[in-house]
Amino acid sequence: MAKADQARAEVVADLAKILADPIRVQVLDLLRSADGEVCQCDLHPLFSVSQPTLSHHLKKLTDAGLVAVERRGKWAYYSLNDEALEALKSWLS
Amino acid sequence: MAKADQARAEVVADLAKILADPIRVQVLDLLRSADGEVCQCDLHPLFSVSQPTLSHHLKKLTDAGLVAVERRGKWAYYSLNDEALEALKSWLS
DNA sequence: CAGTCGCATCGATGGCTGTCGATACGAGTT
DNA sequence: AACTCGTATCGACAGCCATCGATGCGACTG
Repeated sequence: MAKADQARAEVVADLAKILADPIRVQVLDLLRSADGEVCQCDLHPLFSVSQPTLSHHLKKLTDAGLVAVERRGKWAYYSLNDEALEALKSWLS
Repeated sequence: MAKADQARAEVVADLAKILADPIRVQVLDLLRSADGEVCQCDLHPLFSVSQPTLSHHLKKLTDAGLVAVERRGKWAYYSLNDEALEALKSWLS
């Protein structure tokens, strides 16, 4: 097994780890259908978790580069970054 | 958010959970390139984990339906089941 | 039938992670 | 300046999970 394959497997596994929570998958779903920026305050009422928990998930998504965040005033607007999932997509093919 | 979307998100998350370990991803890689049955005894030397650990990962993969196992004599032969990843593939598109 | 080989299971353990309440922080508002 | 609002961070906790050595089990071998 080549080193490159191991490295690629780690990248795939790391991406999968981000998707390994239904809340994060649903957040991505919502951002995808919103097709633009969504405020965390709009996201929160859609889930039955506390605000810190949702914030925690959003941080994981942004740290992984799956979503981008822009803070304006008191609000934080999240948007999708499609490219970040390319490695997983190509591995699946 | 519709109930169906939540259910789909859970399915995607569960699949991602299986892929959230580099060893399991590499096993799938190997089975894919082998294009047929592979004995666990051939798999084991390729990884730097103990035999019980590899057995544990293979069980997870079979329980999730990603691979099939056929035991003949003392040996266990594993093969890929492509269809099992369809839900994840379609979600990514 | 005793021994060996491949694999599965068990019990234990350490680390990671999702969750929460409490709290801090920055930006508007009054 | 005091207050409110949206969000982030902290500390704690419980549950899950990857890992291991030891051991059990079934199938072949001598």
